[in-house]
Order: sequence, then C-alpha cells, then structure tokens
Amino acid sequence: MELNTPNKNHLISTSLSQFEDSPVFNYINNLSPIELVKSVHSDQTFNSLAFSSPPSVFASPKLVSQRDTRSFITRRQLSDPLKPRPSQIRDDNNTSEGVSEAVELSNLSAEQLGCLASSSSPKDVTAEPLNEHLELAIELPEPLKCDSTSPDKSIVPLDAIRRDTAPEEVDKSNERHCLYESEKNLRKICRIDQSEDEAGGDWVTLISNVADALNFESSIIEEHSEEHKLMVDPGTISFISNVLQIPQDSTNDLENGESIVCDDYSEQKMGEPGSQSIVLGKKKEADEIPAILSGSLLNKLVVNDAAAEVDVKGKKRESSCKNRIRRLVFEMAGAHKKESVCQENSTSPISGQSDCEVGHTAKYSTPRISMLSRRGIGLHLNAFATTSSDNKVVKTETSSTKQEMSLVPCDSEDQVTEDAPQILTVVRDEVGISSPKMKRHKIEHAGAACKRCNCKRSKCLKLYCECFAAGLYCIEPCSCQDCFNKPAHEETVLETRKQIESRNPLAFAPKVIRSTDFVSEFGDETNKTPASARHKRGCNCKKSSCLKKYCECFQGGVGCSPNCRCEGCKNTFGTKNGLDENELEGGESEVLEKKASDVTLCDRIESGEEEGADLPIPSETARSSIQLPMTFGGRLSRSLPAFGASSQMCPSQKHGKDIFRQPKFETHLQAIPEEETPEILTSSCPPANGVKSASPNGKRVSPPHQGFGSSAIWRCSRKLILRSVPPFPSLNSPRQQ
DNA sequence: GAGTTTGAAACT
DNA sequence: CAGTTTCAAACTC
Repeated sequence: MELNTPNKNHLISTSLSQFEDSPVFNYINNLSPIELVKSVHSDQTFNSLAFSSPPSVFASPKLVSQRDTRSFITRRQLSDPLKPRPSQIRDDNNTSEGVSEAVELSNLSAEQLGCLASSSSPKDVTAEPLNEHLELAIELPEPLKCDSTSPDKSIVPLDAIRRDTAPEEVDKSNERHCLYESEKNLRKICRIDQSEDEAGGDWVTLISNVADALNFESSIIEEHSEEHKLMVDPGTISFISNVLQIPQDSTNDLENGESIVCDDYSEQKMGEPGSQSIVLGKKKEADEIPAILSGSLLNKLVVNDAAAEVDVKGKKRESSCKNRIRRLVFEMAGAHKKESVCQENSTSPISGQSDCEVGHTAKYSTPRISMLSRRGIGLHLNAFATTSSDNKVVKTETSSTKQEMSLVPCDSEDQVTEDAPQILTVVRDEVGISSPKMKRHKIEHAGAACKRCNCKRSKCLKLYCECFAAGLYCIEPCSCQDCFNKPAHEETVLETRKQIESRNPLAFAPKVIRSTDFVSEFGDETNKTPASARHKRGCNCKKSSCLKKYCECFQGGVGCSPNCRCEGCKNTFGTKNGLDENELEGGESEVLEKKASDVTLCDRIESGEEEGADLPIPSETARSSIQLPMTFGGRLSRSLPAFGASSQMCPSQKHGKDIFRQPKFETHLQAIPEEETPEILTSSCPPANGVKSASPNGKRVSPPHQGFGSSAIWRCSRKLILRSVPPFPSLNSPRQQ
C-alpha cells in the first residue's frame, strides 16, 4: 500500500546487484545453467512489462502495488517457459499472441494452476502451460530419480505427454507434472537450506535484500484473482508460505523461496508478455529484478539439489528423501488413497518407496503442499493450493480429489506454518547439513516450526500427538513411543484419522484462521485489524490468562475471540473482549517481550530486513511470529503495517467482538466455525462466489456467520482475499471423481 | 532432566 | 451437553 513502486524497484535493484555480487549468487550461477535462461526470460518479460500499464480501472494505490507484485509473478511466468526450453511448445506459444493469449491464460487458470482436467480440446494456450511444466520436469529429472527407483517413468511420461498432448495424456502429464512440481518444491526447500549453509551470512544478506521484493507476493494473489491466474500464484504462495514458516534461520531462505516460487509460477502462468502488460502495472521493473534473482537462485538451488540427490542416490539419501516425502504425504495420503490421483505411478503408498518414491511423494506431497498453502495463506490459498511449480498439478489433484481436499481444512496457516517448518527440518536433515553442529543449530531454529512429538501413550494416533494432528508422520526427531504414526502403519493411521474426522470433520483443520491479510490488503485503511486471525474454536483457558502457550490462541499468535471461553483473558494478541494489550494491566513482561519480539520480526520483515532467525523469539512464539509474517508477510507486510508497527498482532481484537460480527473480512476468521465441513469449503470455495463475490475493490462484505455457515463466510473471506481466485472446482469438477 | 501445570482431547 | 479422565505440551525448578 504505502510502498511505492519506485522504492521497491530501487530496493530490488539494489538487492539484485548485491545478489549478483554475493558469493552465493556466484555459486548458484555456477551450479545451474538454467539461470541464464531465466534471466533471459526475465528480460523478455521485462520488455513485455515495459509496455504494459495497469488499467486505470484498477487504479487504487493498493491495487497498483499488488498488481505490481503480480506483475512480478507474471513476469516470471513468462520467462519460465523460455528458460527451460524455448523449444517446440514454447515457440508456438511464445510468439506473441500477446493480450489475447493473456486473456486466454487467465481463463485457463485451471490448467495453469493445477493439473488441468483434461480438456477435450486443449488449446494451444492450454497446452503451453502444461508443456512448460513438462519441460521443467524434463529438465530436472534428477531430483525425481533421487527419490524414485524408477525415475524414468515419471520423466518419460512427461515427454510423451508433451509430444502427444493428447487430452487424455494431458491429465497424466499433469499428474506427473504435479508430482514433479511437488518434488521440485521440496527440492527447492532443500536447496535453499543447503545454499544457506554454504553461503552462510551471504545468503542471508541476499535474502534480506530481496525481502522487499517478496513482500509483493501478498498483492500478487489478489491481483491474480481478477484473472484466474491467481491460481498459480496462490500455489506459489502456499508453497512459499510453507517455506517461510520455517524457523528463523530459514526465514531468509523462505523469503527467497517465496520470491522464487512466485517467479516460477508467474512465468508459467503468464506465458505471454501481452498478458503481463495488461496485468502488470508500474512495478514491472522492480518485480522483474527480484524475479530474476529469485528465479536464478531457485533454479540453481534446484539444480544443486538435484545433483546432490542424484549423486547421493545412495540408499541413505534415498531413505532420507523418503522420510521427508512421507512427512509431507501423510496428510493427503488418506485422500489419495481414497482416490489415487496418480494411480499410474503409485504403487502402494507404503511400498511405493522403492518404486516411485518420487511419484508417491509427489502425489502426496503435492496435495499436502497444496493444502498447506491453502491453509497457510489461509484463505488466500485455499482455492489454489499449489506449490510453486505445482500450480497446475495441485489444481488437478485438488479437483480430482475433491473429497480429499474437502477433508482438509483450507483455512489456517497453522498447518502451513507448522508443516512447512517440518518439511524444512526434514529436508535439512537429509539435505545434508554436514556438520552436526549446524544441523543442531538449524533444527533448533526450526524447532518451533517443526513438529516433534513426545507421545508415550497415544501411539501418536490421537490428536494429542502434534504430528498426527498436523497430518504428518512422525519422524526421527520425534521421541514418541510405540508410534504408529508412520508410513508402515499407514492403514492404521488412515483409519484412525477417519474415525477422528467422523467425530469432528475439522479435527485436522487448522486451528487458527488468519484473515488479516485480506483486510489490510483490501485496503481498508480504515480497517486496522491487522491480525484478524482467530482460533476457530477459541480457547478455554482458566489459569493461564491466555498469556502462555497453553492457550491455543496465544500459541497461534492470535487474539482471543468471542468464541473463547477463557477466564481472565489477557491475551496480548487481543482479548476476547476486545481489550487492547495496552489496556491490559501490566505485568506480563514476559508476554510483552514475546510480543515485542514478534513485532520486531514483523517490522523487520516489512522493512525487508527479515532475519527472524536472529530474533530471540521463543520457539513457539517465533513460529507464530514467523508465520504471521509469512502469512501476512509477503502479502500483508505492506498492507499491514499495523501488525508490526502497532506491536499488536491483532488489532482487530481491539475492536472486540463487534469486529467479528461485522461483515468485514476479519469477521470471517472468527465466524468460521470449526465445524465447517471441509467438503463444503472445498466445493463452495471455489467457484462461483469466490471471485465474483469479491467486490471490485476486493473488499467483501460477508454476513456474520456462525457454524458452518461460516463456510460460506469462509469462502467469502477467501474470495475476498483472492479476489479473482479462479474457480477451481469448475475446472476440476469435470474430471474429478 | 525431572516434576508440575495446563488445557485440549477423549471418554463417560 | 456437561463432567471427568487422559494426555502431552508447556512450563518451572
């Protein structure tokens, strides 16, 4: 909002230059050839952007910034196709169909985002995105190899698909692509970690520099909403969010990841300059730079990773990879099982390790990621759920596995946050933090984010188990006993999960819903409820005054809401009565400190400093803070200065209950009842209301809801946030199930 | 690291 | 739905 494009550009340019200079950058360059291509793309994109100017219609300052962000993404998208291979498909499409294409692309959101349901007659445009993805997959087959014993499979099919582009095959290709994407994302994460280790401070610096660029992300989503293109971005975002949620150390990495992801998506999506021109506004340049950087970095990182994996093919690595994957998978596993999206590839999930580890992983992981993304970014992502590169894939799966998706709550970031960190942690372990020391250090930082349980009697099959509750398999770091929450007991896990879900459909849904982003984003300056996030169910604290982690609201970094039955609520993020922290009686130095740390983090993030890792934030607190930034982070940061600045996570709380009842975005959060049926969410979210409902301004008024009605609300919120979130359902619906 | 506190989850 | 028990995280020492 406040950020000016010029500034951004300046920052970006600066960061860029720094990037290039940095050792890390050099290293990355050396690693991957891809980068060059990307840069080229970016250049192209840049050009395309140059002529495009945002329509006056969208003129609100906020929108502009957002658009700019989006432009960033868009740019990337365009470039992507070129990078990997300007080859055949590319040639066809790339040529300049310009605006018309862009328009089509927007319509094609489904394709772009996820795995397009196979359309009877894929247009050239449609084919392009897929092809592009395929190309990517082809280019980086190694990663897949690493995990899967039979990497060829995945790869080959893609090629075939590409060539043939038969509608039927397209689906498969999409699936594969999805898998690839998911894996790619994972790898990215890994690489980020590695690079971080290698680069050390340099990397961090780079990241910090790029932080600003990342901030644009938030805006991206909204913008995209207008054009269905959002889907990709959301995915990216979701992915990013996951990454971002990583512990302090990785905060930087995360950010990079975000930017990177966005870039990828953008490239994929936007395929055409023309489209960009339309969408993008002023910031083209600024966006572009970051995009390039991120893109290049990412690519390189990916390459490295891939190489590493390939090299390591050794069992050890493989196993580690598997574990990592599994973790990701678990959440979706159930759903997948129900409906195997990628049946071809999958052998039994469990057995799959050997066979198509990658495939499995990808399958599950992808869905999981998508889910996460949804949750995480919350509302934003819900509809999209894609990984950076998985946009398409995710989509496809989503659509195909509606039920599954439905099961998963789309709301909160909790999961995202939590999950992402986990993933990261796992990845780190596997990626190879060489020195135990480093490893330990990393883990510690990530610790908060990572889920590790210590269950002794629940066998990790109850919600008591954090891992299980998060839809994750327990892994090494866990100290659980008699753990059944492992791939080996998948059946049991799924069954148990089913039971729990039958009892409470939202049992595995994120507990905290964050809507702040939207509000701020939508730009109501008047509306200053930065942290509109709320705990779905509310807490029931009696002795902790909601000032300790015992309180789920506090733990989630959100204020208490009217839904809370807490006594003596002093939640620093906001009391259920809407009292401001300032109003709170002093005394909670501890809390205040924590809060302060959060604020600091937020501020930093906003300012682009972001070094969450360095911040002395309690693990959990850190997580929250990080999450928030992430959630809001890219997106909100700017729009939500209040968050950090105010030092109040949830200004909304100040408003008190009224806020919730108000038909504003914030309201959604609270309104969303736990009970929302996931299915409803899934189905409802998507289409119709979603984008449409959103007002041009992006502001949406949602009637006060309670209970599932909230689902509707939820949608509203999402829609509002996403603005133009493409109706996934419609796209997917045909095929799926 | 052991013990206590706390509140969610599970059970009745 | 309310009350109780179980559980594991959070916290304290």
